[in-house]
Amino acid sequence: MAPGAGLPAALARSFFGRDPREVAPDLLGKLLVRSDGDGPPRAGRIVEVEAYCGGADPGSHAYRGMTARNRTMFGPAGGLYVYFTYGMHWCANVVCGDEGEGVAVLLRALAPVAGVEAMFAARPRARRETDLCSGPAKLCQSFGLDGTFDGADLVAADRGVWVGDDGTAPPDEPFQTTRIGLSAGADHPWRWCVPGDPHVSGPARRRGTAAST
DNA sequence: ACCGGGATGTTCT
DNA sequence: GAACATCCCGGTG
Repeated sequence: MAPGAGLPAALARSFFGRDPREVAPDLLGKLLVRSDGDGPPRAGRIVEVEAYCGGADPGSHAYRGMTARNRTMFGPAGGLYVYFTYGMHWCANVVCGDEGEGVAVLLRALAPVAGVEAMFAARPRARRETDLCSGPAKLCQSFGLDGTFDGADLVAADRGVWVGDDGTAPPDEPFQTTRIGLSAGADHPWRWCVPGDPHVSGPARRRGTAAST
């Protein structure tokens, strides 16, 4: 991993004022990085994302307006919105758009790139590398992301977390489907994957591999 | 490989 | 009291 890395300025700008449906596919191929100064940094390449479109999107936490839980979504772009769900799991989003809009991109799956040992240590149940970050709650567990990271600033990397760019371009033709696990707003095709990547979360991977092989 | 159900507790109605 | 942007395990084919 590049020493002294932080969120590249151009990448940071790409979050501000921009629709999550544009930001989401552009995030494919970028790196999520966490450096806690206490061991080797962890990094993973983003291979699956979903866009959540604020007050106009019944599938979004922001649909019914701001609450104590989702206030980070309504903050400035470049924030990390981390929420708790199903009594057990954390999920992480990159806030984009304009302040007050409540739009964000959910990180659903990563291909581990660095710090794999730390990820296995954080997920004792994982047997294979594809078990580490193939789901929104799995990747948070592998990276040690929980509620203390909600509201972290990805631009300043104030909590040691940022999004990096190593020059890998997003796929020319990302695999696009409807979002997973929703009861409302499930009809919108606002989920994007790297076609055929084995780290994409379960049901999606099946469709992805079928389409690419 | 695929499917079904239980875990677990915060958040919002 | 119901829903929940999920995951894991044990069943069956």
